[in-house]
Formats: sequence, structure tokens, C-alpha cells
Amino acid sequence: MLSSDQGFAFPITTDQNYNINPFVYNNYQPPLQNPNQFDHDPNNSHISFSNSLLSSAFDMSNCSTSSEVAICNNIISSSNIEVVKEKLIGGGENNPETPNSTASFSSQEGGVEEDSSKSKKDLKLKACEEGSDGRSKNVKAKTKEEKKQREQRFAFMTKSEVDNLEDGYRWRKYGQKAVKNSPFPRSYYRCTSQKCSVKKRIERSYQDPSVVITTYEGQHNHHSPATIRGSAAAMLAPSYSRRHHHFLAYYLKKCFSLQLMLINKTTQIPLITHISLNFDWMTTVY
DNA sequence: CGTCTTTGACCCGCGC
DNA sequence: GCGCGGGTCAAAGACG
Ligand SMILES: [Zn+2]
Repeated sequence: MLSSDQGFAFPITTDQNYNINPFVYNNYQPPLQNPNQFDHDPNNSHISFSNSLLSSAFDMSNCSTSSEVAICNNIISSSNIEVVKEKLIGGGENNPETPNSTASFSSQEGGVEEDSSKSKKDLKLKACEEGSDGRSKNVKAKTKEEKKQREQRFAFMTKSEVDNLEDGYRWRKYGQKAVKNSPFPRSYYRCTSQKCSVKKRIERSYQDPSVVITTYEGQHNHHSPATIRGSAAAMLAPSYSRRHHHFLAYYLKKCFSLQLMLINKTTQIPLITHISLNFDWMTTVY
């Protein structure tokens, strides 16, 4: 009974230029359009979320579980990290114009599940049960019809020199493979928590070596381990964000349900993600 | 000695 | 069937 099964996911479609184009489905409404809510602050060298974003991020009072927020502009900008660009986008994976939400799950072969954004009512929890037993790999991979991954996934790009970005959890690397058409390998990590099957993979962008693409799959069924030695306030401090920017980006995005498009500055190829709202982590912050 | 990384083997779905 | 590519396993190492 993993509680982590409530979101479904999607499709990571691939094309020749990008190999990540994930949509994460969670029963939420279409995003609000508040382009001005988050302004890039050039004066803040560490992290460029506006104060309004940060304050609301850590003040749940005005955040219901169904709210969604759109982020425009750069999210993070610092000397060594930068979410390249985000814009409110529309549904179609191929057509960023129309603002709408999860409708575009698109394409997926696996997509039995999804009734798109509106009919969220019938979440089919059964979807991803297989994960329970991590060990016995053999044939038990039944769940036939459901076959492969149903785990919620999302990815985002960060500009960073280091591959190993801090995100508050402990990971065990279980594989590394060469990426086609890329000089950089992709690393596979699994959460070290016993019953948690969350995975992530990290790779450097095909052509822009300064960009790291991190893809998370699944939801943690536990709190962040070290929940970082510190308080929320500490986490927001510049010195903290400098070291854990990735962590912050991860949670801030998790915090709000977002639909955003990341555009690689050099290639202009969008990366579209839809991220779910989740405040679970906050209980561990204090 | 526990924990995490390395790395080739293996598995599996898919297209030819 | 075969090969390829993505994903995972697990034995052996590295490390503290
Ligand atoms: Zn976990």
C-alpha cells in the first residue's frame, strides 16, 4: 500500500533532441495564469524567486491542494545553477500555445489511465501496484495490462557544474549507461529508504554540457532523511540555497502544481513538465 | 564493517 | 530471430 501511487504518469516521450518530455498527472485543475507572480530578481545572485513566491511557498494558508501556479521567467539564477527558462504553456506537447493543463498527456502507450484533467475522480489506484516488492524481480512483474512504469515522473533542467545535485534525499546509484548521441552518461539512482521506490536519473544535456537534466520518478513515502540539518528559514538563506539550490527548485516545484516549459537557451527546445502539488515534505522541515 | 559506487551482464520491448 | 537501446541487477571495489 504505497501511498505513492496516487499520481500517474506519464509519458516520457522522446524525440531526437530531447529525451525528456514528461507529463505528470495529478488530479488538479488547469493552472492559473499569474505571469507576474514570480519575477526574476536580478539583484539576488543566489536564487531568483521573488519574495512572494517564497513566502507563499512556505505559507500554506493560501495554498490549497488544488491550487496551481504558473511560473514565468527564470526560476533560479546563480553563478552555478540556473533553470534555463520557464513559461506558462499549454497542453499539447507539440503546441505550447494553448494554456490548458494536463490534457496532453499525450501520447502514451501506457496511457490507459488517463482521463485527462477533468475526470480525476476516478483515480485508478490500482495502476501501479507492482512496485511494492522491489526484490523479487522475476516474472512476477505481472500486472500485465499495466506493464511498465506508471510512476509519476517529472524532470527539470538545471545549469550546474556538478552532476550530483543535492535534493534532500539519499540515493544509491544502481546503474549508468551511455546515452545515445551524447558523450555524457546517464546515471540511475534509487532512493535508499527501504520501502521507497523512488528513482531518479541524471544526465547532462546532449549538447549543452552545462545543463543537467534530472528526472524523478515516483513519490517518496517517507520524509526527507536528513531533512537537512536546518529549519525552513535556514533553507531559504542564501548560503543554503547556494548549496542546495537543486533541492529548493525541486521542492518549490513540488510545492506548487506547475505546468511549465523549460527552454534550453541554445537549442530553444522546450521541455514541458507538469508538476504536482505536495506539501508532505513541509512536515519535516521544522 | 556498513554504505555507496563501479561496471559488465542481463532483461525486455521493439523494429527490422 | 537478431540486434539495439534503455533500464536493472549484483558482484566486486572503494571509502570512511
Ligand atoms: Zn524515498
